[in-house]
Amino acid sequence: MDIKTVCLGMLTDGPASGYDMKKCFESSFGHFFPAGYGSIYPALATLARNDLVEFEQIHQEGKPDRKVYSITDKGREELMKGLSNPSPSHKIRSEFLAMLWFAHLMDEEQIDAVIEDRLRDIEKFLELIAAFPDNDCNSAPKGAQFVAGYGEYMATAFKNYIEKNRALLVEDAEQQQAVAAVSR
Amino acid sequence: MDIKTVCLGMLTDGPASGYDMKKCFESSFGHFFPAGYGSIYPALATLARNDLVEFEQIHQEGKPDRKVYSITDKGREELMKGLSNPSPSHKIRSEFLAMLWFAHLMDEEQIDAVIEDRLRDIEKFLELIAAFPDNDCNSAPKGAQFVAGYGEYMATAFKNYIEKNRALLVEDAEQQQAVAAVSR
DNA sequence: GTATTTATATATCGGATTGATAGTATGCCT
DNA sequence: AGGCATACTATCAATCCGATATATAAATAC
Repeated sequence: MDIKTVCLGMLTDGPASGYDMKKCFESSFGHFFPAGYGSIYPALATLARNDLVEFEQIHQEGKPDRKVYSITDKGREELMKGLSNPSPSHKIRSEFLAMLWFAHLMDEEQIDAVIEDRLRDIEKFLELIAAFPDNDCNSAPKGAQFVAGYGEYMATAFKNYIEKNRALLVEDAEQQQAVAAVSR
Repeated sequence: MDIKTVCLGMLTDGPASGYDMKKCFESSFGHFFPAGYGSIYPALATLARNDLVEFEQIHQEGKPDRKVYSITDKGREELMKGLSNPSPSHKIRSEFLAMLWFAHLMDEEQIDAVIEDRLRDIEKFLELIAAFPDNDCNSAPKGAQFVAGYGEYMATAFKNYIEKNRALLVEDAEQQQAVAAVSR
């Protein structure tokens, strides 16, 4: 289940260019499986080299050529192989949490700024999810609904956790400042 | 807030070897910021080259030498720079969710296997968190408690979401099979 | 009593991923 | 006229990841 497999999966929904796929990653996919041009274009090139996708080069006046990719039968087989892995990974890489692990080394304003920034991000994400499935990326089969539901549910939980527990961090900073003031 | 910064942060808790740090990543850190030897050793080498850490080589009978790293004053400065970024990232990369996005292409057993596997993983994680802060990695300042609390809260939420909504995916598979049976 | 696994400790390598950037053309705003 | 957004392609350096190599002792299994 690497980017190549995800690209194959996207193409089961119909032909698309690398640019289209990037937009799809941005609008929905990317929040749980990010990918930029630097991943997508090489992935498509490799897939094409192995006959898992084929493409049609469409000339456009004034704009660069579009390469519209579609999945082949061989590609469908490969996709099924990819979907048969019974323990797909689920990884978080959070500078946010890593940073707050060291909250005792930060001052109150820094902590506050970091937390407000995250809350804004979550809010933005919730708005995006609310617009789903109007996003052009995909109509919504059940799997996509399950995943979008996951996004909403977990983002809301995240927000709740932060709001309930942020005091823990800031009080600590206040205590430390109090201690520092006393020891002066 | 890359791995180098996290390593510096860890060393504020006292000197440690690369091996020690790997264990720390495994026991607690790694669940929201993973790192293996292939990241840690090069990071420590770079930090040493830039005088942000220094190390003492300790000879041991029968075992390879231990290199025990400690943070320098210059390293502390660099750490503070790292902690001053007001919008640290928070990324998920989930083959699990990517796969289930395509649940309509999978059969019921596959979906079930994938979900059971994830639930087992979550359960294992909750046990690990329950043992915190007995883990040898770190005593627990408020920041670490906040992060551990996040882990427990979110893992529980994840479990709840899956248990409440998995039917959505499997019913779908059953419906599709019914449709397939009719169209035969 | 030998075989395998686990623990301690180092380190590197190929491949994958990221984020930034480049190139090229149209159109829209001020 | 200059700058920015949109539409397309594509690549590159830096970093990161997973697997693997090397070496020895102790514990556990068969």
